Amino acid sequence: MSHHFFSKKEHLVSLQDINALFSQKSGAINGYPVRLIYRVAGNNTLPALVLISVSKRHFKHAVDRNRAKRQIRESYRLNKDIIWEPLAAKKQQVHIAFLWLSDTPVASREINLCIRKLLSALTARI
RNA sequence: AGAGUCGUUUGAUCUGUCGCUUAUUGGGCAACCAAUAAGAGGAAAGUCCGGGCAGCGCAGAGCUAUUCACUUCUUAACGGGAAGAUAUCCGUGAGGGUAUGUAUAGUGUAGAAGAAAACAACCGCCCCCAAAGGGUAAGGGUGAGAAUGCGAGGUAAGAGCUCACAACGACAUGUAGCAAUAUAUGCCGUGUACACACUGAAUGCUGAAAGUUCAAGUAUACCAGCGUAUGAGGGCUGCUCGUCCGAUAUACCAGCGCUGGAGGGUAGAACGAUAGAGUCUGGCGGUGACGUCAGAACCAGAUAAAUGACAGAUAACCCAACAAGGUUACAGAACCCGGCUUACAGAAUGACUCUUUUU
RNA sequence: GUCCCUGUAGUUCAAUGGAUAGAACAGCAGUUUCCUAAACUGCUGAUCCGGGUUCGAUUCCCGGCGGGGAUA
Repeated sequence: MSHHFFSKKEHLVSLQDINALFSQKSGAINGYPVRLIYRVAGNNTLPALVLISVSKRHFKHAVDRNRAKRQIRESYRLNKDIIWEPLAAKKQQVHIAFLWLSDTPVASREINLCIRKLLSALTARI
């Protein structure tokens, strides 16, 4: 059975959780064009909650921001097995934020590589 | 054929793999799963106007303030739109831009220059023996603007002082037009700009983060007043009458109801929120904006925010041609409508204009 | 999303619709010094963009672009 879903339940929505994630205790892994911030949140059946952010500083137009968000979402969706299987084994939940860093549009292939690198680095740390 | 002007329409297509949101149906205690259907724009943008909708306020009348201002029409409404009027500027032209209420009244202001910016006299001219004083807007130079222009008469010199011909404006009458206005005649008048003034019309304030409901929560702490059916208070949006709603327990404890003051806590969910001044097709009326009648379909509804990602093929364009390669605009709903403004690769199409060539 | 404010030299600020847009610092040149600094003298340099009103616009009006703020 395929795990390549990314439904609304896996979105990080709660304001409290987001504030906690962006506090100083969270870990960060740098990459380009995307940066990853994570926090181990405790035991839960869902292995990960994800937030994607592309700020107005990098892209002025909403069209470009939407495209960047969609590219990140797709590559996470296709590569999330990297992180799900070890976490499901431990029964831990991780909160993740992807932050866009580039000022220019980037091809999906490069984003895919970057996300894969970030996720495997994250599994190594946990 | 080329170059343009004013409109109108459109805004690449197809296939595969993996997904997202909503609705319906089926299964499941539930989480969820499966199937089917639908899923960004002409500007969704800017937030510049106008409405719907919501809360609060509100008798009437008056005062003040703001906005608008040629005419007629259009509309739910508008500072928008349509068709016209006058003036002016740009363009060979088709056309395009801008302005416009009233008042010959009154008040105020107008740097520098200039004698003077409106109760005016510097030079000049004239009266005068001269001075003093007076008359004078023909001529000079300044300026955006200098007493409407020009000719004749007239005069000491001059002056609408008088007359003819013109320019502009107000009024009266006739004609055309719904009207702005045009035109003819008569009569009266004459510096420029802005502001105040006057007239007419419109306008309560705040915006969906409005507002309503529910859950959760140690606790609505504390203070004051009123009330518990002989009823505090509230609704029916001025008041009165009328009518409706309206409070637990009661031996004690305790979180009884309403009003005012003064605090505390939570950061959740649902409604609002998508059937509409709507869309499409056709007929009729109108120069047109638009109106009206008939028929058809239901056509995004998310919530840190879905409507996608990747691969391939086709089409159009660019590099003189083919191939390779590149490009395929502007741009992403957030309560909903009507406009305006701004951005926009290309394609189609209607009417018209100019230039050249041919017949 | 909604509602406000704002834009002047390289920088920080002035200027009631009126003559060549002013001041400080900065920059450049010169004087001074053996050289530098300081000081003195002179010069360069700007009204965000496009229209309109006006005789005349940094100022008033309209549209655009940019910057900042408030609101749970």
